[in-house]
Amino acid sequence: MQITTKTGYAVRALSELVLSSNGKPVSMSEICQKQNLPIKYIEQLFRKLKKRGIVKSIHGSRGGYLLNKPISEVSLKDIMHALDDSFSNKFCYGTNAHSEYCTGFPCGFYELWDDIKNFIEDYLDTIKLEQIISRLQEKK
Amino acid sequence: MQITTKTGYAVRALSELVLSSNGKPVSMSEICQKQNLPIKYIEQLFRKLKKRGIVKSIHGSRGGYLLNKPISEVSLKDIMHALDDSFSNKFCYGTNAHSEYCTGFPCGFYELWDDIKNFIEDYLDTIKLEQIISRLQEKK
DNA sequence: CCAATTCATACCAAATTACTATGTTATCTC
DNA sequence: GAGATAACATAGTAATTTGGTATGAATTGG
Repeated sequence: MQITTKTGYAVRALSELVLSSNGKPVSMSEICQKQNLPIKYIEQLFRKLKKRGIVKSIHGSRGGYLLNKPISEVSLKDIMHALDDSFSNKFCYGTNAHSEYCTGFPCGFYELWDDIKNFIEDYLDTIKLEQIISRLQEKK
Repeated sequence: MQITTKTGYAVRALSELVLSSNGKPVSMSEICQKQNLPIKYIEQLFRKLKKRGIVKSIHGSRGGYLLNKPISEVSLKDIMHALDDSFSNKFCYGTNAHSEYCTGFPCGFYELWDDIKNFIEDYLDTIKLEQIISRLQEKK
């Protein structure tokens, strides 16, 4: 659930992709050069984004990446979830944590953490790539 | 910003403290025994909570800890902040991150991360120990 | 065929996390 | 005032995560 360097990198790279592409695929090297990002690392991230359908790719020379959805339909939650499979489960320390809470108290903690998780996830889902890019363009 | 085992431990220990205390100090060993928590670790956490004024302590025999504020005035944000000094700064990867965002784009990312951080922090600040304990008692 | 590009895997150093170990200091009780 | 009880302090440590790098294979356009 944390917003790490990884998330930041992905958002920057995706934004660059959107802004550099005119319907044509944009190569990793172009994205990473413009954004000064570690290419081999971003490649890994984009493979995950592809698996989740956020991005599609074209092989070979003149190939590269394309966004696979409208920018209004890609949220920060989508991106974070794509980058980290256990995104949701991980938020509140571990998957088998439920039983842990139940020592000493009647079990009320699990639901608390779950409510918090859901609240924050819902919020992150409202933040779309569209808005992120608008912000950047306002700055020009 | 992540809710880790550490946060969970602290919340459980604080809840136990509140419920076990009747104006009298509760010792670490009692708290940790009832909650099955690693005492030396929780001691460290409570020292931090004390520094932030969430808890106060009484030395010596018959000593222990007491909550230093009404349960309606201790929030999850307070606790997390006490446990981790760089709580806020850490949320969006690093303190000197600002300059990083500005390669390739006019700088719009910093404000985005900052808005998100503030939103989530404000939310965590609405969750008070009072509500957490009410939840537990409903479960009885 | 060749160059450009994505795809895949394995490794790695540094940081973080969740502890444990080993004490020291302060205070109450007797 | 001696001894027990508790908080306080610091250093070390194993496991995990993070943010990469290294190396190379697979795919496609010209």
